[in-house]
Amino acid sequence: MAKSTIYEVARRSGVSTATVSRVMRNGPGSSAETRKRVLSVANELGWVPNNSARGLAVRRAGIVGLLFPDLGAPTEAENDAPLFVDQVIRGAERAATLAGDAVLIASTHSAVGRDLAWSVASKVDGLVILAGSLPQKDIASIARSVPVVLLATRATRRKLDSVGSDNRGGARQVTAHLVDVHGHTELAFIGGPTRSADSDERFAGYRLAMADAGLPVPDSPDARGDFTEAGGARAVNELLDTRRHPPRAIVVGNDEMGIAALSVLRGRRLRVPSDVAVTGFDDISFAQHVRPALTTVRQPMREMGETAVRMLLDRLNEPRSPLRTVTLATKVVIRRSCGCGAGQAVAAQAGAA
Amino acid sequence: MAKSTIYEVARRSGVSTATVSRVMRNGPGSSAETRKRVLSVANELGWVPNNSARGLAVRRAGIVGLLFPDLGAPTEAENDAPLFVDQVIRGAERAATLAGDAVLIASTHSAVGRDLAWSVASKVDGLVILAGSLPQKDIASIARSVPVVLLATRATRRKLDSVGSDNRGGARQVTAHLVDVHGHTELAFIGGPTRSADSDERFAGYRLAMADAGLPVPDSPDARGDFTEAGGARAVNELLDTRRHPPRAIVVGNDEMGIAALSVLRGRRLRVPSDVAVTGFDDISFAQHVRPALTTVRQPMREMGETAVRMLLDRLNEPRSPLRTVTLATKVVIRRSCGCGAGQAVAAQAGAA
DNA sequence: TTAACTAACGTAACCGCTTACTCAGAGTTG
DNA sequence: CAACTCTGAGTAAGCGGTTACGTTAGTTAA
Repeated sequence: MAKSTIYEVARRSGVSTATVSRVMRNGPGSSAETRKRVLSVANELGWVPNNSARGLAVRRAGIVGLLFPDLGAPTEAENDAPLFVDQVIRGAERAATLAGDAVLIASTHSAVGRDLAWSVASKVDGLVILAGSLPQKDIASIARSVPVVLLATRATRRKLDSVGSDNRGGARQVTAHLVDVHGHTELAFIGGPTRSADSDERFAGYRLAMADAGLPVPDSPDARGDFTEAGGARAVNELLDTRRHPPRAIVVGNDEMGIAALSVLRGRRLRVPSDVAVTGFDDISFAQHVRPALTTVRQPMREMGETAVRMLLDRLNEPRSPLRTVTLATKVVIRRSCGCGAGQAVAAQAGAA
Repeated sequence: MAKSTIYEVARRSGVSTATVSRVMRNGPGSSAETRKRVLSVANELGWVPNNSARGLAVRRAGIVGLLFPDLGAPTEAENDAPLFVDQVIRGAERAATLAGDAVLIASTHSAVGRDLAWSVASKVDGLVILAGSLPQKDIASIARSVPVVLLATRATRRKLDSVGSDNRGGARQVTAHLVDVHGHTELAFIGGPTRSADSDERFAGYRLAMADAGLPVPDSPDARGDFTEAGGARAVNELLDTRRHPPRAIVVGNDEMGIAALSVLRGRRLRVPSDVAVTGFDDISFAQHVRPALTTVRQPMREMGETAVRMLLDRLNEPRSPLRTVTLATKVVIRRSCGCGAGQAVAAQAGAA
């Protein structure tokens, strides 16, 4: 475990460090024989070139960072965290690995935010920042010292690259489905946190659909949760408690909360979908396993992560190319919770790049 | 975005680079006034010390790596990935961040394995390796050049630190529950991949419980899946197809497959738990939302991740301290799929450190 | 008053790689 | 055979921090 250096490898294989470096980088300018010798010495020594030294020399760490928000403290139900983030992480990891880079992740729990962000910024070549990780001004300040791409966040006056999905179109479509094919007129919308761009856009889609149908257009969500199951349950209860009659359909801001809604409704002896229809958003894998299976809007979470790091990598290679904002398509996936039967499954596409 | 260096900061604030360094590290030996001046210049310039340079100087990157397996290709149901890994990642991230380090993640998809591992090894101070990420010999060779702690893997002849959970005890307890309180005598076990240590241990626990009860002890699992929902569904179907009568209880190797079992059984018009009881393992968050709610064994996934990086950090600070193997306790959580009613919830503890 | 400290810096030698330049010798060419 | 062109290497100057040591001015003790 006594780390050896390139000097030792060079010495032992009777060449210069330059040659060792060339061999390791698979560069040209070394004979097959030399190459083999160096490789065998390196292997024998268990030598791995030091990335800090390399990074210093080439001015590139080969690491991209992913900043995501950590909602709440670790509770008893500590695995009650949004799967959305996990999928994004997976996608980011894949894209980075494919490009020969690595991804470093960091969640901005509580107050550590700012310092954490700087600590991460110093270790990476670029940063993708998920919605809700950092206040706008901190993002702006970080972006001054390292390339940033925003994920699921409204870009601040288009000063940064960003990727998102067609939240609005998706929400508009499920809502339209509820009123058009199931004839609902008494709907409710449960949103996410106040500062969530995703939530805002989905609500906007909901409003569009309501307007399209000539139904009353609300100014704000009927209740809000924090995108977790626990928060969703609270929101649904609140919604139900403050109304004389429950709505006939609830458009919920994401799947975790939608699934929580299913439980709450069952607890209140309300049948889904006959008494109340429910839809979610995201299409996490368990949406299809709850009963009734959850009708929802699929957003390509993993692909969003992939796209974000690809954009970041592009920007690293091409610092002054024009800013980009890509919006990935969403797709409503019909299951049972909206009232559809087994036979009448329908799928529609929304949005584009 | 034109990166500034410590030299520029030093020049602009009229001090030496040593002083700037001291200020940034919060070290002693600089007056409050100097400190303030340097800080303001740094801030104004948006300067972040380059971690590669720092890492080279202090011989420590401040980054730990986490290697995990990526099961299969991204399919249509691409979010069908084990949540276990996601929770471990979260835990690792938390522990690292708390210690001022960052965590770099990499999945060993397909053949890239070896190279990827080396590329990662060069970027981190140490590595946490999840079960199934790498063949034993590669682990051994990586471990020659960077500290490694194994997660959910049988340590190779105790040459490495490792952390796991009490799989055996947990499996033994759920199984015992099935036979003792529900009186089942015709059970079946669905395992994970052949090379999975977790699966082996859980099966061992199952066998112990069978032996305890004087029931026939099988030599191998009745079927195997790959820990995903799709794989679980296949395994359950296989199990059911090759038998005259379905077993009265199925002990499934993890929750994803257990949840799949629920779906498959429903599809075959078999009632859970009355016709067939089912139990899972892990206690992922959706286990409580499926119907019937899944009786399972909780293992502290997040804590496992945390513990692993803490052990790694400890080893980095204390390279020659004795090897450690910690086993975290598991806990059976009784819900409905085993046959228990609402009232008779019971919980038991298994294992210890 | 002066020797002994101490606080607050500055100097400059690394840390382990990469790479622009050089260079020697073998091959080509006219 | 002189003039060139390649090839396969070696030299050494960075890359941007850290830190052991040295220096200076101000304190404290005797």
